[in-house]
Amino acid sequence: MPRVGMEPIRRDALVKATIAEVGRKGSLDVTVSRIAARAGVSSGLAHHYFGGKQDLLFEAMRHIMRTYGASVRAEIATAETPHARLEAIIRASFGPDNFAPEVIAAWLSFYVHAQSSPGARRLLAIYQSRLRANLTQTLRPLAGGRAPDLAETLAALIDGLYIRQALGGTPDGAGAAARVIGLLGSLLAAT
Amino acid sequence: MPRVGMEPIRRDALVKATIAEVGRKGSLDVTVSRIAARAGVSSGLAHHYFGGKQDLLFEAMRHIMRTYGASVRAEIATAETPHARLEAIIRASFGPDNFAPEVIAAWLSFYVHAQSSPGARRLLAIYQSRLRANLTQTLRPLAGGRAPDLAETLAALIDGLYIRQALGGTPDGAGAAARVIGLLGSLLAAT
Amino acid sequence: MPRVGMEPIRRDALVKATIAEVGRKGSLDVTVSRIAARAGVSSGLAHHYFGGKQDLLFEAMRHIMRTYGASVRAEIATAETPHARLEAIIRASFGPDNFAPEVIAAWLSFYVHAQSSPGARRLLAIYQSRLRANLTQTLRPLAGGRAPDLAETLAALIDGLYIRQALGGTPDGAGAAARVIGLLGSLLAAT
Amino acid sequence: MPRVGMEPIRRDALVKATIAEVGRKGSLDVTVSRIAARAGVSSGLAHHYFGGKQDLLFEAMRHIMRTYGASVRAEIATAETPHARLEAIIRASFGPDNFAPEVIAAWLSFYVHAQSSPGARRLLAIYQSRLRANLTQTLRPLAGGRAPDLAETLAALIDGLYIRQALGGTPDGAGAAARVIGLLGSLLAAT
DNA sequence: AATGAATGAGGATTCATTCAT
DNA sequence: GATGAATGAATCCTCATTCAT
Repeated sequence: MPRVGMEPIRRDALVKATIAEVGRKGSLDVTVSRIAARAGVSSGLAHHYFGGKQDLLFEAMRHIMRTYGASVRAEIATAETPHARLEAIIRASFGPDNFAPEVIAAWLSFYVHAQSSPGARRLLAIYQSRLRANLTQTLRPLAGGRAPDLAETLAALIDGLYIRQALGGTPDGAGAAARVIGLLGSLLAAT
Repeated sequence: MPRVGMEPIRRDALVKATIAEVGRKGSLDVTVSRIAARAGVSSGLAHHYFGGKQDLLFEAMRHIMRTYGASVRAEIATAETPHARLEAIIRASFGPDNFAPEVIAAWLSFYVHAQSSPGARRLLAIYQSRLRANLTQTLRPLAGGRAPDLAETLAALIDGLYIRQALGGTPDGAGAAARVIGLLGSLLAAT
Repeated sequence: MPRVGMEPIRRDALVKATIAEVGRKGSLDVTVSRIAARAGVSSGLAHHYFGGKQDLLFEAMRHIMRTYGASVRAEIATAETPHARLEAIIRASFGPDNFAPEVIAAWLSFYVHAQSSPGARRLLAIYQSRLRANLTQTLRPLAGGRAPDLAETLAALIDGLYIRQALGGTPDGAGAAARVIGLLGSLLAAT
Repeated sequence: MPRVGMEPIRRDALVKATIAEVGRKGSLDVTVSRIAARAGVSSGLAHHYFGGKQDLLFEAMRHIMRTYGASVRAEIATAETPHARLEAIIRASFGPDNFAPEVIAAWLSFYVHAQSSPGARRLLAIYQSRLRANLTQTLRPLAGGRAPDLAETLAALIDGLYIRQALGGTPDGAGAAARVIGLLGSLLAAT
């Protein structure tokens, strides 16, 4: 039943269906047909709008990262001190939008996929460097020259907690955030 | 030209070829034929010895973990104080056998695969709980009741550094180990 | 923006776009969408006007043959002797309208298509018998009973030159015409 | 039912099935499955041995041309005078192996395909230049400087008769050969 | 009149797996 | 023990065609 102006709606539905399907399966080994069915359209339409499976996966990955970026910006907006800003970034990383089981599973799948896909790798590199820059800049007033080093440690810990939650059943975002924030305290306390 | 007693040799060659191929591709999307070719045998033989692709992948994963376990035991053997034991575990995690690019890539691939394969998940769970127990036990004399918590943080950081190295080009095992050891110092210093 | 009386314009544009696209590709493996795009309309419209791809191809084939027929009639109109009429037919066959690379390629594609499409085959048969009748009738005063035979040879040579030009890069209509006219001379000279 | 040493048998069967199928359909629009079925194997095997549909088609084309070349050489072997050699070439062109309806239809399909496939075009160019060289060289003692020109005319007529037979129902090889030989006579007779 | 959204059938291709030798 | 011939299921992708607007 064709109606005009459906493109953005379909694209969005397909991207979300992709994340859901990849997240549920925990792997990129999902068929376009399945994704399309979940989005309520035919497989042909997915190709029509995205060109191919790779492009669809790529857009899904981008969507996850955009969502993450938006979460960070939203949390940061209300923070006034550097320390509050750091906590905001951390909390955003483990907030419900980003730390849902399906999203984590999809994120991890894309992460691995980046090993073999230059496009995905580039996308991931952008996200990583933004996060690092964000952390470093915010740490500067608190840690001076140690800022880059601490940022790297924090980023690695965040990634590590993600991956561990991916396998660990029900994710505990609050606990994970608390752990990173606790570590941050220890690191800043150490001269 | 079949010879007697070839089984263990073939199995070993196939497992190593699997790790190499998965590592090189950065994905489990490798064909049995390719693996077999790399091992210098026919694809039929791979099935003959392992039953199927899944089993071959499973054995490869197990091989990685066994190798890791052996590294830890070897490093620990020479350590005499708790602190030295901790450092030994950490150093083993980032030693050349385990922190080679191919091995990291394969490890990460299996890690994700565990999301969708119960068998792989079980295997990974065993390794994870052993590592955690190892760390906790060793931390106990140094950190008392905080030991389990610190162990979890260390384990997460180790995983995080692994995953980050998987995407980051040439891995720096010594640097990664130093970072974890540094963090350990900070954590123990903080009351 | 639909306007009245657009039908003949659209039809003509679509037929010409079909010839152009088929000629450019050198094959009937062209999509309706591409043809429609070249004609500046939607693919739906092509179906609206022609019913389907087959019909569109059929009309394009017919267009080529009509154009050829018109060229022959135009050239013949100015000829006064039988010999001049023969040369006119030949020259028309290799004139710029019919011997352009795109048209040759399209013509050849349709020629082959006639092997599997009864409709196209019928169309081609009509064109062939007309050409043969035309040649035979004109040859009669010059060659008497040998006329049908000579006509067949001339027709075959013309087709052969077409097919050879289809593969040979830049077509040389004048050269091809000269070759046929030369052959005609030799044939008429031989008792 | 796998047996060893089947490769050449399968390859040959597949190539012949391709020609038969393309010839029957009069178009390259044939499915690999159909070809494979006609050859008595699965579609997968066709890919296994040829890599893909294009390669299979290419080999079929090559087979037709090799067969043609062999026919020419066989006929020529028994000819002793230049004129006999020319007739041999012509007769070979319309002999039963090459002038069977299926083969003609396949040949024509490949001819058109060469318009869009560089590989096929190259193959065809080789065959064409060999034929031309063969004709020219043989014509030299009979026609001197006119040899290249006559060769081109003969080649074009041969191609033209092929294409006309492709559409004309039951092919008449003897008649076609007689026509070309007759033309040859007229051409040589004309000063 | 015209669009473009949407479908779904069809086909090439890949690859794990089986099995006769 | 070892091979590689052979299969067929699975999946991506294309595209003619339909239809609501």
